[in-house]
Amino acid sequence: MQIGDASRATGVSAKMIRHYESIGLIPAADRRDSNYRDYGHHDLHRLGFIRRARDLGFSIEEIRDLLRLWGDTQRSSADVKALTQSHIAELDRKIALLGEMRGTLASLADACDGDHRPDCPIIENLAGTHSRH
Amino acid sequence: MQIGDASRATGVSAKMIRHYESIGLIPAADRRDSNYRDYGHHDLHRLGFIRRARDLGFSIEEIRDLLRLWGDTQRSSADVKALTQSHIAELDRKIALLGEMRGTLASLADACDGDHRPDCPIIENLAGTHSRH
DNA sequence: ACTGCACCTTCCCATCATGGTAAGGTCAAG
DNA sequence: CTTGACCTTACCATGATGGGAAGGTGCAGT
Repeated sequence: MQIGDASRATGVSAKMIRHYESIGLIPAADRRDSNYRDYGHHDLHRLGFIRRARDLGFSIEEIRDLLRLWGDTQRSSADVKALTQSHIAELDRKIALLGEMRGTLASLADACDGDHRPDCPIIENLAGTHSRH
Repeated sequence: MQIGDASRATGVSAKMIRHYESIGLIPAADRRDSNYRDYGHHDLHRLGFIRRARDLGFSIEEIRDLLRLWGDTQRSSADVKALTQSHIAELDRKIALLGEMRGTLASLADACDGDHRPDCPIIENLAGTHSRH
């Protein structure tokens, strides 16, 4: 199975598959006589794991840890859970930050008439010239 | 006023001030005989505007538009409001995406015992080996 | 056999916003 | 007249991804 097929089968672009190999996230693929990379089920399974982890927002380095835990039959589920919870906390921080921005913008937009006149609390806020009323 | 002072006064790093100049977000600063950049209050005002816009999550290109609108006395508040609302919508998309990840991870983490045993629904989900039950 | 096309290879560059570092110039205070 | 804090430019790095060039491979149709 060549790289394009592996890409279609897993939803990971060929570009990224080569990249993951180059950073050691997946082992160097077998090569055919043509020098084309050759993939089997085991590789697809690993790539699928990576894609699902990416979809859940894990970083490459977190995925490196998850892959290590996946392959470690001795590991406790507590290890996986801890990594996951730290990632959840990271998502919560990002969500809170974006939510704060969103709230500020929404109230500014709400106070803005949005008509043909130039007066605009949004611009005034950014300019730092708004009164604190 | 040299760049370090402008940086401390506005909360924009000297590095970024030079960068903003290089991409044309702010005009090329005046230079002293020493070739040091020299800033006045007009510059500080503009940098403050940029920093506040960045804090609200606007991209550099959005800020470029906002600055143009700021300087345009003819513009209607509707133009500013439209740009802001499109940014709010972008934030909403990001928040929704992160929230979805968060939800999935939370339910997986919830189903994971987190004890010394290796069985772990989180890893099983990533591996694609979990039953759909 | 030849042609065309779809695929593969490596290598370099771009994104976005930001920071680091190196090598060197400027300036004020001690 | 040195020391230290500041400035200058130039280059490289991040994280995850895509784009493109230049060239090799493989298969199907004529």
